[in-house]
Amino acid sequence: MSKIIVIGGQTATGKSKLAVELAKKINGIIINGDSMQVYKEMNIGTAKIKEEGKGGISHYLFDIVSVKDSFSVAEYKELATKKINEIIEQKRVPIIVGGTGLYLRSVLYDYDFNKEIKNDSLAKYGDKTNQELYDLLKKYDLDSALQIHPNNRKRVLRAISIYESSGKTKTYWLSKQKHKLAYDCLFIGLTMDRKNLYNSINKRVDEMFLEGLEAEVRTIIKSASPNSTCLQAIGYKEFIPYFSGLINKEQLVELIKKNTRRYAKRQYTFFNNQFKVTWYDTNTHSLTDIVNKIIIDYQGGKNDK
RNA sequence: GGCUCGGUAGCUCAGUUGGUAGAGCAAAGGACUGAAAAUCCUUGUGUCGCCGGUUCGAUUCCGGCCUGCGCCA
Repeated sequence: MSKIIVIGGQTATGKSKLAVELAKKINGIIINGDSMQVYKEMNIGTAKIKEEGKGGISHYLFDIVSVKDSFSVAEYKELATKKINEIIEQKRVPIIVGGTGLYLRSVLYDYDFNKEIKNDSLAKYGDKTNQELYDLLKKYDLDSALQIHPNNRKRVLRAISIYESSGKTKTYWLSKQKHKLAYDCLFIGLTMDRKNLYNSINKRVDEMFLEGLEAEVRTIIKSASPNSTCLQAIGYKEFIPYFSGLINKEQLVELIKKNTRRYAKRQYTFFNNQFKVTWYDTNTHSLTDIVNKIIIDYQGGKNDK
């Protein structure tokens, strides 16, 4: 089995840069693993790597859709899987880098985004309470219901719609999967201690404003369709109350920083508990140091979970 | 200097007719299979400003002190 490298972890810790340095050393090719960097119009707010930062390394699955389009894990998994297999065929090393845990998991495991399953019968339940929906799900698929909290309306609705569109339960579809890694993966997680991480986040948000975040967001809000997933991105959605005068500039900046900090926390939880990660603190280790350590691991044993 | 109202969790404040306290926000931890930068769950011990007094017992009542806002000089 060919080995692929996954670089995940917290935002603002230097994932993109590490990926480039590593790729240079091991003939790697980079694949995006971030749910927002797929949008070509979103650059500053997603901290997307700039052309001059790429160091001649190929970067795939960045800028592949417009803010006018809808996009989700299902499309991502299909594209990423294809790309990984191509790269492996070329005898090169795929390096997936990004902070979206679900996207990474969906490609690395045999998640099944079956065409039979649709997600578009949800509108009819708009006026139901959470409890009513939950009771309905209990009738359809008790096992799933027991694993979803009644207040988690989004997940309850999805499980309902799986059953209603395919005639089979979510539990059934999950039972068809192997729940094993599809590739031999080396998981790298980047982090920093809380204090430094928060400093890094705050600094980066300030820089985004200096680079012209506000203008970028204005353009995107104009062209994005109202239900586009891109409008839930941190650093973008917070502008909506700002543009309508509900909060001032200072509050806007603080809100973005706060949401980013919380996001970084969730990222740590996800990576640490869903993957067998080797963590590196990018505040106490130099980039070359980390690259060298990864190469030793890469050439050494396997890293399955 | 005088008067008034305050000083309780990191912040804003409730509250205890005397039996050592609780909300919101912040924060921390967790879940995660077609919105995932999304969505959801869990977690509240703090010299109740300081020193005395009354009391079996004071954060609560009384006195003094410190301190903040406001008003008056």
